[in-house]
Formats: sequence, structure tokens, C-alpha cells
Amino acid sequence: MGRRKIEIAEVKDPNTKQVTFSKRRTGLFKKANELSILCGAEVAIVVFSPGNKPYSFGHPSVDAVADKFLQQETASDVVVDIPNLVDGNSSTNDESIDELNEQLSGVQTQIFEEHKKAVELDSRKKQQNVTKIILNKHLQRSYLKVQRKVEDYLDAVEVSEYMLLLAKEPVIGVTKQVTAKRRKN
Amino acid sequence: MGRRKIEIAEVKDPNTKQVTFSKRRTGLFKKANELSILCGAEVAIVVFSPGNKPYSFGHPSVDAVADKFLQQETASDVVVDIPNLVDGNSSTNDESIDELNEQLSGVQTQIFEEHKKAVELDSRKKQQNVTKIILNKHLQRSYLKVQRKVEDYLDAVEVSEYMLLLAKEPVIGVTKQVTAKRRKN
DNA sequence: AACTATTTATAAGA
DNA sequence: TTCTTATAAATAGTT
Repeated sequence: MGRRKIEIAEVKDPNTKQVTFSKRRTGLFKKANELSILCGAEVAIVVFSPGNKPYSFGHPSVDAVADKFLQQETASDVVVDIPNLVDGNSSTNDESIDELNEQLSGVQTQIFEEHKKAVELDSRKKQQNVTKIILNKHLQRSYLKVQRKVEDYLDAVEVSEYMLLLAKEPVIGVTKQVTAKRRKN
Repeated sequence: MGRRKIEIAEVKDPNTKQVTFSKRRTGLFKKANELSILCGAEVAIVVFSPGNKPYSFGHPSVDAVADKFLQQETASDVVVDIPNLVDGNSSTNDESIDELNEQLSGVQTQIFEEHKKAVELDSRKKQQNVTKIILNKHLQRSYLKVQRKVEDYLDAVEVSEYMLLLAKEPVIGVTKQVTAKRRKN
């Protein structure tokens, strides 16, 4: 889109590279803004320049979109991780595995929710200009809660570890069921 | 850039909106890819479609760029928050405040490093297909460490809270010094 | 920073 | 959806 067509390959001249970065970053953010308005889409972009300076665009905000994305990532990890533990190793008792999975995902949901609260507290902290002291105390409480949940969860994992030792055959049903919940992309 | 010029305003027809989103999301990611190659820049994009489906682009990866960005955000928060606490309230002893700030940022650095380790462990977990059990135990240890640091830090904050009660005059020097470290954007 | 000759993205239509 | 194409928009090289 210029006087000449250029190859998409690293620009060697540092000065040209910086100019190109500046122009194209502006263009990219403009496109992102148009996309968010035209389609009501949420968009977050983070870019580090050749000189490693951070630039960001977000609608409604980088943090809001990032949190939403990371939560989905976390949630899908949570669901996917369980069969990795069980699959390919097996068991003699499908029902007890199902039950275990159910217990685990319950605990994981709790961890997730607590973490979400901690993150939300942190965001609020940025928006309102409240003193650090009070909110950090809330954060500390949330961390404590998360930590207890993690402990509980690890106890549950120990149980499932033990069950693996007793296990004999692959539990394909569990894997299938959970794989379906994995996100694309 | 089409048969007609369009206003940058929400597209009403849901079908057109979906088509527009699809085309423009493709275009946006293409531009992002070109930017990353031409300029050697790190780029991460997350978009939620009108139907709330997540799409992402990342070079070298969304997680890598997001982590880097969030770490900077965290680090800058840390530096910026201290003067907010002190500024506009005051003190009688600049030296002791400076010293306190120094102590606090030391503790904060430790918190940050521990959190970084925890995050890195989590990323590694995704990449390698190691069992969940072992890594969660590491994570648990990291969380415990972070928590202890947070406790230590909060103790330090208590001290500074106490100093505020004793304080009488604004400490402008501290605010200036630290404000300069705030990132743009 | 501005300016354009060109290339590229894309809105509408099939 | 995918393709086509007229047109709008972005931008590479220049000033």
C-alpha cells in the first residue's frame, strides 16, 4: 500500500523499522477500534516495539478483555487437565472415577471463583483511587482462601494418584466427554 | 475500502455484522502478523465476536506477550502506589520515608519474582505434557512463598500507615521521583 | 510531519 | 460461505 510493494520480512534499517512500526501500529489500533465499534466486539491488543516499549489498545479495556480470555483459558484448562491425569493409565471402576472427576471440578470451580474475586479486587483497585492498604488486606484474604482451596484440591489429587496405582484399563469415556469442552483456536 | 464508504457505527443487521466481523478480524490478524515480522515486534490480540466467541493472535504467543505486559503493569503499579500512600498526607522525616520506600520496593520485588515463577511454572505446565500432580505441588509451594511475601509486605505497610499518623507535611520529593517511572499509554 | 503513487483491504453483490 | 470487483483506506518512499 505504498509507493512500492514490500516483502513481508524483517526491515533491516533500524530507522526505517521504527518508522514502519509507528505507522503500522497506528493503523492496527485504528482497525481494532473500527472493529470494536462496527461489530460491538471486545478487543485487546498489546504490542512491544522494536525498542521494547509497550503499547496497548483495549475496548472496553485491555484488562477487561484479558481477564475474560484468561478466565476462559483457565476454565478450559481445568476441565481438560483431569482426563490427562486419568487417560492412558486406566482404572477398574468407572463410577468412582466419574465421582472423583466431579469432586475435582467442584473444587476447581471454587479455586477459579476465588481467583476471579482476587482479580476483580485488583481491577477495582486500579479504577477507584482507594488506598493500597485496605485492598491489599482484601487481597490477602482472597489469597488465603485460594490457597486453602489449592490444598484441598491437592488432597483430592493425591486420592486420584492412589487410584491410578489400582487402575488397570483406559477410561475412554471420561476423555471423550471432557475433550469436547476444549476450545478451538 | 469497499464498494461504498461506510460510517464507523454499529452495524445493525446481525448477518452483515457477522460478515463484517469475520472479514475485519482476518484483516486485523493479518496486519498484526505483518507488523510482528516487519518490525520484530511482539504482538498479542484477543477479540470476542458479537456472538462472544474468543479469537486470538499472538507472536510469539498471546501468553508470552500478556505475561510480559502484566508484569510491567504490576511492576509499575508497585512503584506508583507507594507515593499515593504518602503523598498529600505528609511527614516530618524525609529520610525515614525514603528508607521505608526502599524497603517496601525490595519486598515488592520479591513478591513480583515469586509470582513470576508461579506464572512460569504454569506456562511450562501447558507446554510440556507433564502430569498435573507434580507441578501443582510446585505451584502450591510458590503460592505459599508468595503468600508469605504478601504478609511481610502488609506488615511493612502497617508500619507506613503508622508513620502517616505521625506525619505533618507533604513529601513532594518522593512523589516526583516515582511518578517519573509511570508508563505512558 | 506531510505528501502521493501505489498497494491492500473490504463492502456489496453474486 | 467463498469469490469477485469497484472503491475506500493504508502506507512506502519521498520531501
